Amino acid sequence: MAEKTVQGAQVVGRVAQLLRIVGRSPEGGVALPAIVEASGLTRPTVYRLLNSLAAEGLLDHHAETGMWHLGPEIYVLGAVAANRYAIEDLARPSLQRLADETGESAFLSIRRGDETVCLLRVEGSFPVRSFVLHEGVRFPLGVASAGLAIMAFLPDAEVDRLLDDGGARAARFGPAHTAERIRANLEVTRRNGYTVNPGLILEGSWGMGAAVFDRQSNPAWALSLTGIEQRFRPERQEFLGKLLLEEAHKITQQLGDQASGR
Amino acid sequence: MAEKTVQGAQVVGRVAQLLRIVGRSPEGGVALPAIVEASGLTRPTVYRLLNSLAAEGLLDHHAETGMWHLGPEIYVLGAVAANRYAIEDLARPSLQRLADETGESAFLSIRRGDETVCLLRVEGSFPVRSFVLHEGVRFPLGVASAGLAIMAFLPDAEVDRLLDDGGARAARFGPAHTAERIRANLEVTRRNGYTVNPGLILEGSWGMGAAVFDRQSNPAWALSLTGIEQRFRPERQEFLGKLLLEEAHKITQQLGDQASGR
DNA sequence: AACCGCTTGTCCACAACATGGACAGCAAGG
DNA sequence: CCTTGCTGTCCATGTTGTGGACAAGCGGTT
Repeated sequence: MAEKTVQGAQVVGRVAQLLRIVGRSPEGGVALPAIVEASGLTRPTVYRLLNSLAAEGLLDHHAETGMWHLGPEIYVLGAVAANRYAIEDLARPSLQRLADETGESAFLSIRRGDETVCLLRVEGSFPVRSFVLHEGVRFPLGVASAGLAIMAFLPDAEVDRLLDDGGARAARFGPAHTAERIRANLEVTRRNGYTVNPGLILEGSWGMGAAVFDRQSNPAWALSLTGIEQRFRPERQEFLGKLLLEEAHKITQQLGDQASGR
Repeated sequence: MAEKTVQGAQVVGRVAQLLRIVGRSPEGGVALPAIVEASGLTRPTVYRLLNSLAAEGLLDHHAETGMWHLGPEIYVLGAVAANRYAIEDLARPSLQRLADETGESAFLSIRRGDETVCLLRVEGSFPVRSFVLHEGVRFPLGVASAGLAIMAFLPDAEVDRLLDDGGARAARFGPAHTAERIRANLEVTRRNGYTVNPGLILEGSWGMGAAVFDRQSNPAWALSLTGIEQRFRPERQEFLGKLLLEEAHKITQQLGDQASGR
């Protein structure tokens, strides 16, 4: 989080931070005070920056509700950038199949630095759903099934670096997120190929995930399923894990097949 | 271009400008000097800002070539924003049909302030192609068939405002872009429904376009076709125009059908 | 080799610019 | 009526961004 920003560019860091905060907010948008709180900046500063960003079209300010959203310019730039980073088209059919066959909600997350960001969601048919995860939500690697699935296939040195945060992660996401318990989970994940999150973030809200690998065989994305504990009993985990791995492999393969140009 | 930036936010404007410049560059990326030139800022400033943006993941700097690209963070944010602005999924099939049936290249552009931005491109089968237009390219409204098609269905006051510089903004893209000639084109466009750009930007490079309307009946997007003059003879224009209008109507309709929530 | 033109990367004195404390105005709730 | 929490704005302050200037690298031309 505390990047050593390039010298002479404080604002750029702040702007990026604000964009991320607004981006990870749920569909209804975020209000100013929440952004102030999340950013740790003073209110006038946030106010001014948000308005400038809105003037550039990077953010949108709903006049009635006062809520802030990502703006059209971000959408436009992102659409252009997507030509270089396209994976969603490949992943969406997999998510649909996962949701259809399991009844749970299925997600695609992408690794972004030391975090995962949820990109796509397909709701399952099962009537009880968790709303911990949705498009734009970020978790540090090691938290939530997507981040665990990815982390399990990172080099040891990387894992060590990520876990060595002096307990900040555990403090934010619950006492279950100690370095030791995460390591144990990664161990099991490496053996099975898929990971299980037994309600670590929110009690009763379970998840499973499997990593998708880029052309250099780095775990860059993850598929995951979420639902309530009762739907993730041990006897069903094997079935769900197999499905996740199948779909993850499919995507990994398709990514490899693509001509490496563009 | 010269927006009255919100007070106390010079950098935000600069940052947004840099993102746009990098975003509209072709696939190979842009080099620093070109960005300096395009932005009108001094080199150290651009250098510093670009590096900060890259540190935040908003830009990407290819180490070998030195080229700048839109970064993963933009992609991620854009993917999240796309939930609010989705049109590409609706438009892609139309573009495909247009390209298949005509052999020309088909494009989707979106209105963004006083410009259009090209979002999607589907190459046609015809072996001679123009590369004036590609994803990320921006033209002022009134230039290129997409911008003309959109402008033709804007309120008169809006049109006046856009042209009250005598077409100076448009004239950057060729001497044919005077206010009078643009008005004449808009006139014809309103009658036909579709617009024809008879090589105004680049001699011999023709285009045709039709507007797509949002739920408030504003022309917010445009479909367009481009190709060489010989493929846009009067007798073929009617055929191409009819196809464009059909597909544009299809998309407009689908947009209207969508539940207005999310 | 010496020179040129063009590039990237870095420094630092200067002052322009972003900053944030403070205040006004408004709406909702007790 | 007072309190709480919000949005929007001002402006003195000094932190922060700025850009002129210089160093160094690279490839081509004479």
